[in-house]
Amino acid sequence: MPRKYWLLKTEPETFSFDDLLRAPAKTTGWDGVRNYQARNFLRDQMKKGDRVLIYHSNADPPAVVGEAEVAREGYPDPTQFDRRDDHYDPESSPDEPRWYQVDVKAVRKLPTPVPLPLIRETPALRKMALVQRGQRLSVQPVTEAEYATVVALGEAAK
DNA sequence: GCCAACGTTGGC
DNA sequence: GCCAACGTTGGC
Repeated sequence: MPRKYWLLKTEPETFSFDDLLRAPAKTTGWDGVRNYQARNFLRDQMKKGDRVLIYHSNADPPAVVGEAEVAREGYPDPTQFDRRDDHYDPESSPDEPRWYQVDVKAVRKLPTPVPLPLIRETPALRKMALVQRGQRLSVQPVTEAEYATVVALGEAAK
């Protein structure tokens, strides 16, 4: 199975790429995803070693800021069972968990962030899920070519 | 803060 | 099973 490529959204005020760099082993459980399509990607498709673009949403500007990799494949998101957690789901049970997460490990921060407007105006990225109208999925597949293009933009001098 | 787009819920 | 109402996402 060849390595696949993904984009994960996060709000930097909640959890930023710098937070990931500071985490133990630069790794965190990507919890809190509560969308079935995204859940299916996390549970079924994301494999150890897959590469991940980390995207800051609700930021100024919104931007891809770093690279990461899947460090552990899909397993039940523990926050769904925690009554005190914002992501608690009373209708899920450990026997039949509804929500899944992967572990994500930082690879590196990009030398320069790749802002959303630049992604929009780059012809090679026109088909990225991120720039499709109304796209809100927080876990998105990315092609190898798109991944390489975004990383190249992040390496270009300002 | 606004609001368009989308997903989910629940009445019927 | 339809669809209106509601809540959320996320750019601007």
